[in-house]
Amino acid sequence: MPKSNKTPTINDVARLAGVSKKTVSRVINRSALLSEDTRTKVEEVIAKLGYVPNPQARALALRRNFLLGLLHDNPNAQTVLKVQEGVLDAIRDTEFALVVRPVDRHSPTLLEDIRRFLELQRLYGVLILPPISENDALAELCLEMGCGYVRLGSAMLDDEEHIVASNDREMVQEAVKYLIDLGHRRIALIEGPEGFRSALERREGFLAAMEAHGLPVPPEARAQGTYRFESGLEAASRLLDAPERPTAIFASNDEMAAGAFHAARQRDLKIPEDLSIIGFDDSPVAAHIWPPLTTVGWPVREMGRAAALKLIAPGEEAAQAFRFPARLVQRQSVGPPKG
Amino acid sequence: MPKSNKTPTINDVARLAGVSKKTVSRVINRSALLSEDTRTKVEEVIAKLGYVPNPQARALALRRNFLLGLLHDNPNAQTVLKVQEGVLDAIRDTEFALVVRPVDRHSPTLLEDIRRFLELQRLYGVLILPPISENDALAELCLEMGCGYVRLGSAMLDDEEHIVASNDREMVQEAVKYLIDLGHRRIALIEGPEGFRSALERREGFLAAMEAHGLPVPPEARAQGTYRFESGLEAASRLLDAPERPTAIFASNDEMAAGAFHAARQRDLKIPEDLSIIGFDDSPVAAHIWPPLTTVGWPVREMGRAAALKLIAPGEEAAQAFRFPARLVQRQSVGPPKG
DNA sequence: CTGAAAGCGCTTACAG
DNA sequence: CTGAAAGCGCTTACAG
Repeated sequence: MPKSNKTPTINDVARLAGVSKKTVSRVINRSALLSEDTRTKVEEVIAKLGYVPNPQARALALRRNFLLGLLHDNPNAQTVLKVQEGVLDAIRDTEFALVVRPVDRHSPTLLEDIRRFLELQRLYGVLILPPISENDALAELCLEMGCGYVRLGSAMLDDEEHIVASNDREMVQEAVKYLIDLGHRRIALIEGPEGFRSALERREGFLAAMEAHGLPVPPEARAQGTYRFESGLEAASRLLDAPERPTAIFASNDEMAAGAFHAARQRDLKIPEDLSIIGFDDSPVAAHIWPPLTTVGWPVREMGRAAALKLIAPGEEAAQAFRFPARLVQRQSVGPPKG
Repeated sequence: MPKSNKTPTINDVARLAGVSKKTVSRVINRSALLSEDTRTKVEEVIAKLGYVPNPQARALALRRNFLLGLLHDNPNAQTVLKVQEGVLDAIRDTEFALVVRPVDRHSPTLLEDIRRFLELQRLYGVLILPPISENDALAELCLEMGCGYVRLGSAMLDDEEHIVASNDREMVQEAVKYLIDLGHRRIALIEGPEGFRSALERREGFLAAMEAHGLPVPPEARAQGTYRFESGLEAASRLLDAPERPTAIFASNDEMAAGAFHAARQRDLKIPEDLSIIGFDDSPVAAHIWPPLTTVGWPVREMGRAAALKLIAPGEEAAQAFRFPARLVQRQSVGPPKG
């Protein structure tokens, strides 16, 4: 009998099953070289005892922890949290746990810090959120450290096994086409910050739609923001004070769209009568501002789940997915132009 | 010489310092029984080698991991993320890492799930966010499992070493007094959901302020919500359609306040001219709706940091703090009543 | 297909 | 104040 007051160990299982520890270890690790009989026998004992391998011991022996890491530079609280939920969906009822690691992408010691972190924690793998997912040096660091990684991004930044991507460019193109189909001609763009791949993808989607319909995009119809609310307010202010006021604005994220709402309000412009606005992200603020914002939503939670599966169960079918289409969420901030 | 291509272990340190492993272990663990000479000598070797104790090995030997857990039932994405940042502030440059564990407080297997989680991961300690921080059975489970815990809450739910609390009741009382001082008399309350301690605290603060000024709170001046946006919209709709319309509303959180904004808008009520609104949380939506919402903000990040310190460095001064005052953030959703 | 021995890198009584 | 031995619960070559 195993000592009854303690959680059972591999030794208890081995003794009761009449095999060696090594054999038990083989069934835990699903080794192929095992007779069906032995496997069944051991599995029965495992079930009877309620044995669960100790992750700390495995970590020490394997020099690898059963921890998934989430590396991010807080693009947006809702996004980070939804990814966390997705990862949890994937690791539920496994021995894996999720470790979070916010970082500062402007820190000069970013890579060193992460290297130390990976070295110390010996993570099984990491998920990297945008915008730091666009940092190729970081991906290489993971490779070098023998740490699995999957990047979340707005485009195919890496091989299929290392990326889970939305189709920002395509969706923005579609969203802008929707405005054009409603009759809008003077459509302005609030871009995201330089150096963000998502900002580039969304801008290119915007420009492609305009070009496809032969619509000009003069410099005064473009303004750059930082993805923050205030920058959206400023950018929209400039756009709306131009001599030829746009009848619609595409803002590269919801926060900036919310800022654009304020700019419109300050000028007594009614949304959508005087000005249509489309955002991107489908964050909670989109539904909570007035009028509710039409926006592009991407399946953040599903992407988090798929990314985690790529790391822990690369064989499974769900882990093969790498493309996750966004979709247009129609609410009430868009209408046909006046007149 | 230690093998130069590997990270140094305790053996390398012991050999170079000319002491036993045990002695090195003593300086790592800051044992008191050590001669100054020995300690200095060992510390020098540690510094020279850049030695860092392997957390996996320590975890196995100590039967305790160097992981802090964050248990939450997503009260609000921003809050969860700010707490995470606070915890990171506390564990930066330590061997600790942060593991997150979203749970479903309505799950019938909640406690069992958490028990298995604690058993498996052998966490050093957990931080528990509201509302599940109000679950006494959960706190007891932690105690029983030998897992440290600290609760975040809106009131003193536990001993000083196990709680980090804001002063919701007091602050709401102050916020309502502010409305009264401006001349409001008919002030309505949108309560949070039953069973939430924060909802109770905020309600009591509201009622105390009204009572202190001899103002009645008829049933039609109170409505209950769920802390979600939609419930705020519904609750405010009822309040605003009452025969004696209130001139001000205190909503027990910002999301419901945002819902109240929509209700006002639907009735062509101008904020703050026709209706003043105060929320609670100072979440991002507060600054992004129009007009910007006056609200009560609490120091979430600081509380997260303090809670983590209580777990990992209970001796330190910063770890002694347990009361964290909220404050009124004045923006533009409040004004004197008309006429 | 299975096992005995050694090892992962620490800490814990127990001596002295 | 310091050390030798055993142990935490697994896995890894190496045999057979």
